[in-house]
Amino acid sequence: MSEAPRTPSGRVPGKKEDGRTARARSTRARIVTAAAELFTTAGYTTTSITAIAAKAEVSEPTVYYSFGTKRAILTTALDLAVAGDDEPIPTLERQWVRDALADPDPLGQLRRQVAGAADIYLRAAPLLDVVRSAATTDPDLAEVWAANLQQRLTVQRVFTDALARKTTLRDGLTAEAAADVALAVLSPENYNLLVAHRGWSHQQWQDWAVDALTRLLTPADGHA
Amino acid sequence: MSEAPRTPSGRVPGKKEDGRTARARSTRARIVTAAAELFTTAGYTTTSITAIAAKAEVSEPTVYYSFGTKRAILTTALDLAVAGDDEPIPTLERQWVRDALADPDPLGQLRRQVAGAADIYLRAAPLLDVVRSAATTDPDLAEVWAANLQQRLTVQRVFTDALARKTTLRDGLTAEAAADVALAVLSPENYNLLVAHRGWSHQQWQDWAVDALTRLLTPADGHA
DNA sequence: ACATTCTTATAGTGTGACTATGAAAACTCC
DNA sequence: GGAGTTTTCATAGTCACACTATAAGAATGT
Repeated sequence: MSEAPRTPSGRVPGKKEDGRTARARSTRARIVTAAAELFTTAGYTTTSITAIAAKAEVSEPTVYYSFGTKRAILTTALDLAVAGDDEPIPTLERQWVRDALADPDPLGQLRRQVAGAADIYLRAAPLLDVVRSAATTDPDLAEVWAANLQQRLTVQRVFTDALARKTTLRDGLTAEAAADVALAVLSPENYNLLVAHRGWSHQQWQDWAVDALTRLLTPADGHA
Repeated sequence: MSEAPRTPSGRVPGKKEDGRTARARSTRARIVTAAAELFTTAGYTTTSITAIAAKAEVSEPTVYYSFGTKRAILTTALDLAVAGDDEPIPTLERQWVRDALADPDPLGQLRRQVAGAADIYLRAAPLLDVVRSAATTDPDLAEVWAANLQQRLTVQRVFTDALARKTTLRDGLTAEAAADVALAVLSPENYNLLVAHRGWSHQQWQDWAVDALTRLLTPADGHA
C-alpha cells in the first residue's frame, strides 16, 4: 500500500526499469496520446473508451488495466501537456519562473512570464479546455480544474507581488486585484479564443499579452 | 407544416391564447426555470430529465412532450436569459445598442456597451458557461455556442467600427483586431472568472472593463 | 520451470436519454 | 352536454457507454 512517487507517464523516477514495466509504460503512452488527440478533436464525452483503445491499438480491457477510468487518462494527458516533460516539478520551481522573478526589469519579467504561459498553452490549451468542459459532468474533474485554476492564481500572485516590488502598480490597484487581472488576461480561455478561434499567431498573442499587462497593471508613463 | 414565429418561451406573438396553450406554456416555463437552476448548479450532463421533471412537478413524458430533447430545454433557457424578456429582438436592434452607437463620446459608448454586456451576463453568464461546456458533448449545442460567439463578434465589430469613427484607435490597431480584443475583454468567461470565481462585484467588473477597453483600444493621452 | 506482470476475450451491470403505445384529464366548440 | 382536440401521465422498452468480473493467454524475470 506504500505509494511510490510517479511521473505523469507512470514512471517511478530513479528506479531501474523492468522490460515489462517499460512495455507497460509505452502502452500507457500510446493510450494517452491517442486519447489526447481524440479528446481535443471530438470532445471528452464523445470519445468512447472503445475508440481510444482502437486508436491506440490495444484492447479495451488493457485501457482499464492501465488507467482504471477515463478520467485518469485525461488527467494524465493534462499533466504531461502542462509540464511538457516527464518531471514532476511544480510550476513555481521551474527555471523560467525563477528567471522571470529574478529579472530586475518589470517589462522583462512580464515578457518572461507571458512567454512561459504561452509555452504551456501551446501544448496544453486544448486539453485545458477539455478539462474545463468535462468539469461540469464529472465532480472529480471539477476538482482537477479548480486545482489548476487555484494554481494559476497562486502563480500570478507571486508574479504581481514581485512586480510590485520592482515598480509601482497603478493607482488604487492592489497586488491582489492585479493578480486577478493577470489571471484573466493570461487565461487559457483567452488564449484559445484569440489564437485557436480568431486566428492570432502564437507570437501575436504574446505581444498583445505583454502590452495588455503593461497597460493594465502599471501606470501610464509617456513613452507609449 | 407552416411554422409560426415564436418567442423563446413558446408563445406566438399577437395571437389570442387558448386556455390550453396558456396552461401548456406555463408548464414549459416551470420546466425551463427548474432546468436552468439545475443546469447551473449541478451541470448539464449531471442533471437528468427525471430530476428536471421532479423539480418542475410534472411527469417525465410531459417534459419530452413539451421540449422533445434535453438540449431544447437548455437552448430555450439560454434564449430567455440572454434576451431578458420574451421578445425575439436581435441584440443589434436592442435600444441600448442603438444608444451606445449614437453616443458621440467614445468613452460614453464604451460605458454603454459594457453596461449592456454586464446586464446580459448578470442573467445569462452561468447558462452560457453551461452551453459552452456541453458544446463538447453535443454537436448541436456546439453549433449553438458557435452561433453565440459569432454573434458577439459581430456586435463587437459594429461597436469598434463606430468607435473608430469617433476617435482614433491605437497605432497599428485595426478595427478587426480591436473587435477581437473587445470580444476577449467582454467575454462571459472573463465575467465568470472575475465575478463568480474571484468575487468581484458586478459594478467592479464594469468599471474595470471600461478602463481596460479604453487603455487597450484608444491611444494613451496624458490625463490618466 | 515457475511466478509475476501485462494483455486480451467474453459476458455482464447500471445509468440515463429517448421512443412507443395508449389512456386519462382538461379545454374548445357546437 | 357531448364530440373532438390538446395536454398530461403511466408503463415498458431500446440503445450507448462507462465500468466490472472472471478467466485465460502471452511476455518477462528469477
